[in-house]
Amino acid sequence: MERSTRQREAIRRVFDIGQPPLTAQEILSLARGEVPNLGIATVYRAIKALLADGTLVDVELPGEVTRYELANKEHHHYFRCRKCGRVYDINNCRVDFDAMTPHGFRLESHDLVLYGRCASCIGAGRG
Amino acid sequence: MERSTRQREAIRRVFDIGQPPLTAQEILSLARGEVPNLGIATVYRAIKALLADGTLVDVELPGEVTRYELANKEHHHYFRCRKCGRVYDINNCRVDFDAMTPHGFRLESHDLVLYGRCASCIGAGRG
DNA sequence: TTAACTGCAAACCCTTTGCACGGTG
DNA sequence: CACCGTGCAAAGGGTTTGCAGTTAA
Repeated sequence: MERSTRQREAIRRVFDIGQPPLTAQEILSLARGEVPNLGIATVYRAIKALLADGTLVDVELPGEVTRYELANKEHHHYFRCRKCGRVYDINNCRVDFDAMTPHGFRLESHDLVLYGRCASCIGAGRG
Repeated sequence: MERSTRQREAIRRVFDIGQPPLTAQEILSLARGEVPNLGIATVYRAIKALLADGTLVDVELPGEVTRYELANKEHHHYFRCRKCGRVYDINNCRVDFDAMTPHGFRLESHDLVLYGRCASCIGAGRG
């Protein structure tokens, strides 16, 4: 991120309003509010730069396209609603994953995704 | 899987020798031992059929292409070695994920991947 | 001014699909 | 001998890259 451009600032600002993890397409749609003819290639290039400088981290949910979120969050996991597809952050990770690690293996990190129905989809009625 | 063909049998047999989760390309390479000019499309079609009839399940590790393994295993998770890239099954899942689920949400399932170094990569020396 | 940035379009990788030929039951 | 299954190649979806025009510094 050397130069400051309208495009990059718009993309960066997308994350300033407490967004859940976003796909490149979602970032594009949101940033087009400020820069209407923004191109997807520019989004990907900006994402790459923001990943490299540590501003963003990628969120890879099994079987889905990569999402991105601000890196300055606590260690956390995700809950994906099977109905609406939204992804929520789960902040309490109080699990002893070391107990699951085979003897002789060294555990360094873990990824966890919970699946089910979110409160709004349950509240909205059957489904 | 209606008809039994050389291709389908070769693909099915790939999994009979205790394979770790395999990518479509790996399945192709292995099955070509029996059917040299096997096409990748046939592999994908066979995988789809084997997923549909419950023989295989897909294994989606964050940021990687889909892998496939036999479905007749217990509920389990994966340990991916950051050095050699191999994926191991983790069979003891005794975690109370419900405790991590937000109020009002309904937990249906979960995916867990542990990352680190496997025993052979630790034993092999520095790294 | 001028080198980095942008948007478009083409290229890529993985997966799926259309089609005519081949093989199973 | 009907069809399903196969291989090839083209099409799709997401991401990356080449290029000429644009713009920040």
